[in-house]
Amino acid sequence: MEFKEAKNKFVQTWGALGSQWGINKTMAQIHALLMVSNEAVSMEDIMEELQISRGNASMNLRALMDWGIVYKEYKAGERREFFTAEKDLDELASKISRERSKREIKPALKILKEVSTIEAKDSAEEKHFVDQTTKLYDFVLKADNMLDKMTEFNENWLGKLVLKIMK
Amino acid sequence: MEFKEAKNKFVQTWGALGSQWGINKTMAQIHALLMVSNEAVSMEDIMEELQISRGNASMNLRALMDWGIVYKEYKAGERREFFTAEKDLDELASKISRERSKREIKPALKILKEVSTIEAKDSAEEKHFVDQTTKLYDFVLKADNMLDKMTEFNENWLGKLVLKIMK
DNA sequence: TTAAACTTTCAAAAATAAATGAAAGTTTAA
DNA sequence: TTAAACTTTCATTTATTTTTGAAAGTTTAA
Repeated sequence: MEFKEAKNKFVQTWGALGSQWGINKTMAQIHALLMVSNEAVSMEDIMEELQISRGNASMNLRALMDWGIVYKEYKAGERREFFTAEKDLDELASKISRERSKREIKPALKILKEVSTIEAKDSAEEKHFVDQTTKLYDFVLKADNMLDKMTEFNENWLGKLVLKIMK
Repeated sequence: MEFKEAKNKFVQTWGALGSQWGINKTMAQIHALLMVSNEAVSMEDIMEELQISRGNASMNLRALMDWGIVYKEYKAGERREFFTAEKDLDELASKISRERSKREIKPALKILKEVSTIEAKDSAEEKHFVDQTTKLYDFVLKADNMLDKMTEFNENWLGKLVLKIMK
């Protein structure tokens, strides 16, 4: 396999993976492209390489910057803007999980809290509902915390220990 | 908030959360409904409660069973089939992560392996590509293993210890 | 200033994903 | 058997999401 083919395959795969996880395909593809580029890329080049429109490129770059995983870069003497991706994978994972937590998990937890604290009269049905949603609240909270803290441990002794034992 | 309202809110929220994570809304809603039901539910009742068609109910129940998180149940003297959800949350998480790993992560890893092992000539560009995709491969592999092993630790001493320290 | 070079916005179009429902298939009781 | 009771399938329709592209907006060099 030659370089160009490999690069394309990577971008396509990353895009497909993204859309299976609720991230739009183009956004994931742009991110993939920037990840494997050794230097900042202009919007024009992104459009060209992914065969997408200006508007699409612009909106998804904006979204990636909102997620904090793509940065604008200015080159001396250049009018255009260039873009780079966060390339440190621990940092990337940390930012993604922080954003998803903020945007999706936290609001869901709020609702779970609400519905799990209704007054559960006496029917078995209602009791089960309260019981199950309470468990779910605790579980999601725990999972969210773990994800949140996970990256802090990535390169340190405890993380390594845990990984070792987990093997 | 009264029971019915709370139940509905829960089902809607779970559905929305699902679709943000690449699981179709109805599938997530059916799962939510079964999760908080203290007894097995017939297809008829699911259709009624979620206001969906027979075909939709059938296909999504099938998908949920393929994921191994919903079971068919037969009641003595009843012709119809009834459905229940996996209610043990650790088990649920374990099954979901196993399935996603099998369906999405593993194939992606295969591609990552492929593209990261091209011969990297001498250009900085190609070297960077190989370097970055190799790192990504290692990272995804590690993350996949962690998820895989995580649930094994959920209720045991080490898991608790790690969680405690993580706080 | 101003006009060229560039980016963003957003209504409309296109693409994709999900849902419907009727026909086909299956199971079971009689 | 067979017919009633139920489930599954899948071509078509509907809904949702994404993309386009032209107009509006912004920035900067002269």
